[in-house]
Amino acid sequence: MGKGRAPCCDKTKVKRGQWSYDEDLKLISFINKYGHENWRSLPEQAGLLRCGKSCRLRWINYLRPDVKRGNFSVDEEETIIKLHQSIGSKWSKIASKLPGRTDNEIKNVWHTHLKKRLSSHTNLNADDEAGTKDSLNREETSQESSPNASMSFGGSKISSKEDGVQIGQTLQYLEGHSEVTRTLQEVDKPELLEIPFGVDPEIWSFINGLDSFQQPENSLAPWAHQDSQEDEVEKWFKHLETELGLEENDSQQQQSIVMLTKNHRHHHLGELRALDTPLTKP
DNA sequence: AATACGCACAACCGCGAGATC
DNA sequence: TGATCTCGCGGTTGTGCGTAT
Repeated sequence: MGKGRAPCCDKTKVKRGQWSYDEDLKLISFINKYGHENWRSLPEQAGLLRCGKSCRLRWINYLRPDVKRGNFSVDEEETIIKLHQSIGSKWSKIASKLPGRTDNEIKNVWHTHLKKRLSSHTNLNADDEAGTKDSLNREETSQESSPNASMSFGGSKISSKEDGVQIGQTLQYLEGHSEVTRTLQEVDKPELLEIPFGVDPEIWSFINGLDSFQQPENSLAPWAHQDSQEDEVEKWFKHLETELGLEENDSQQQQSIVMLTKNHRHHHLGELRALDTPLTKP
């Protein structure tokens, strides 16, 4: 390569740091519509002031629909330890053995938990039990304390009541963002070639699988009391479409919203909690 | 109540490899 | 064939939050 590395982007012209709600929405909407054939050009096409690498990382580590969030199970931790012993810090290889987990996430877990545990095993000659207990304790605690524990698009674990509540809360959050419609329109660029991007059926199985979608008595979303849970979800979408001006039946945009809804639970929980204005019934 | 500290995790950075021109 | 581009990887940093003092 010889002449030195050209910077991947002009760092004075790109935004850095935490991703905003609006940026996530743009990225998800764009990728849903057009895919991600070229990360370098994607930010410009999607109207994002971000480096392509940053977009890629955000998508892979956080926004991708099949990314599994929440604490690692004991099995997963054991797998990481074993694989690390055999192949070393090949995080992407290890990640490939753990569906839904990203290399970045595994790397973080390794550095924050597993490495310490292993070194304490070595130094203190601790038995296996300690580590197992540690994992179990963390799992137990996480189920109580972590708001997004056990959350997964990948098709399995969906947390219970709180998800339903949070969907309501997230809707409030969305309602507070009038630019949502504009954002969706911005990424709907007719000049771009449409790339087929199938709707992941698991998204809809997730929606249909919201078997604990219940509102508490003092719910922030009183309109959500319905005869059946499916109806609740259906009406939630209808309401969302109405609020966002998406009257037409655009399943891809629905998918984007669902993805964003879930993904932003964690990061914008603080904002969601801050919202205490009751919804108006549609 | 205020401050310091440690932890967890998202995001950034630089590099290597493969693809393309 | 070599220069350039793009992607993906692994290491590191920055920041927010919870806990201890």
